[in-house]
Amino acid sequence: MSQMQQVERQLREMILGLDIGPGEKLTERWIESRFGASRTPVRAALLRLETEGLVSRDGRGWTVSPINLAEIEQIAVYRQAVEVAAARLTAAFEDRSGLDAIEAMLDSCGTDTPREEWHRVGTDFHVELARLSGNEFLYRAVRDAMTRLSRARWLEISDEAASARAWAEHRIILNALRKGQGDEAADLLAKHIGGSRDRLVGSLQAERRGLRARGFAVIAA
Amino acid sequence: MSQMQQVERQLREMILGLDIGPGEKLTERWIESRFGASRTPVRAALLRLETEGLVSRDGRGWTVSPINLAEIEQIAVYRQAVEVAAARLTAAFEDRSGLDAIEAMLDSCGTDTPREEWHRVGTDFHVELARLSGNEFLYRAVRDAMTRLSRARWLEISDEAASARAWAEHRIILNALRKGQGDEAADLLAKHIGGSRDRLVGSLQAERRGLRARGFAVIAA
DNA sequence: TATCCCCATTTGGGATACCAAATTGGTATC
DNA sequence: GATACCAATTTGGTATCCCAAATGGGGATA
Repeated sequence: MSQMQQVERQLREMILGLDIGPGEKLTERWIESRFGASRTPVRAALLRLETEGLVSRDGRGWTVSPINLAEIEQIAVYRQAVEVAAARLTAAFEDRSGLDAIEAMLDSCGTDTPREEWHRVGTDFHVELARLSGNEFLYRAVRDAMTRLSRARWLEISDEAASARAWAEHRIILNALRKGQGDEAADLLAKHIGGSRDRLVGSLQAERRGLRARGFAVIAA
Repeated sequence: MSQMQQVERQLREMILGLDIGPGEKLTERWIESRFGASRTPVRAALLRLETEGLVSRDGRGWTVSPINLAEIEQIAVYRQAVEVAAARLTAAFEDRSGLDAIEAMLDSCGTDTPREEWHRVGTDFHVELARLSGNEFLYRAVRDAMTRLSRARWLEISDEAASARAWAEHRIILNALRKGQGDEAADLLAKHIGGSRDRLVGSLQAERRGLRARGFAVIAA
């Protein structure tokens, strides 16, 4: 694997894992020394991460993208459009056996599953559902949207009851898709995404002071 | 403006203007000498054009992305999802005066307007409509989709009657939006996009031999 | 003490040098 | 004439160097 891809992957992991806080300044030279690569692959990695929305230009320099509540709300609307479209496509297929793998993914999460795994599966549920549609653009749209939401979701205050309800919704959506009930699944999915957005934005607004104290830039909606 | 941006813009124009044919190989050194820049800005430009889907990696090298009929069909589905969502948002606004600028754009095209201008306005109608939604993600999705379709639309055999009908549809969609009839506009827009896709794919399939003879790579659906 | 100014340092943008891998073109062989 | 093989060239990947602009810190001044 080329160094550019290594730098890109490691830097993405550091950003998504909040090892580098939202809003922090980045210098090409720091990344260079941190990962032992020269500036050429570093710059390539930054350019690609910029298109993912994980880093942004700050005048002449680079910044880890702040968490932006207005952006989170816009992403929810975007997700409703693309995820619902993907679900309708999937529901209309004759062979919907691909849903089994997604159900199995949900099954793999138990009470002793680490939080990191729940986070991953909670993301992959939506991404894999979009992939099932067979439409590369809808799939990429959902994958990119979930990537952008990743850090915010990581910071969300866990509410056992709400999480359990959201998890149950995943099952219900899958069941509707299984039966080919596109309209029903679309409606459930849109509501599910809306609820997810409300909890996320609400949680971040409540934590905002604490997050800023930790050095995390959070832009109000 | 930085050289990287200049190279990116000029190269994009050459690709979109079919000065470099779909499927053609690109070498960093050729671009370097062609635009009088060094490899650093050239590589940056290629990385960004790759995320736009205009150039692709071909093993170790670079290729101007071929025209892909399957991709065009997938983009149409994607567009239906995001453009319809954007239109619904716009229709629900109290102040829909932004539609006037789009109507004016349509008005600016007359019988003596050059084809290039028709092409641009035909694209901007959809892009600006999405921008009116106020949702940055829907807007970018439509803009990127239209960029990817640009070359194919340029190669479409012009059918006066069909074009006139499509143009009339633009007006009808605007009128529905003006009246705040979201459902009506959504339905019209989805059909409009579908029709556009059918004419486009049909035209390219019919021309496929000729295009290949011109050195344009066209991948069948 | 607050403010302005100047210079040393740092930074990203660009140019160039070097390398390993891949491509290419020709040639010898069958 | 087809094919296998080898050397020369080309190519993308990387490292490094230079530069102008930006940054920032310290001292002079009011």
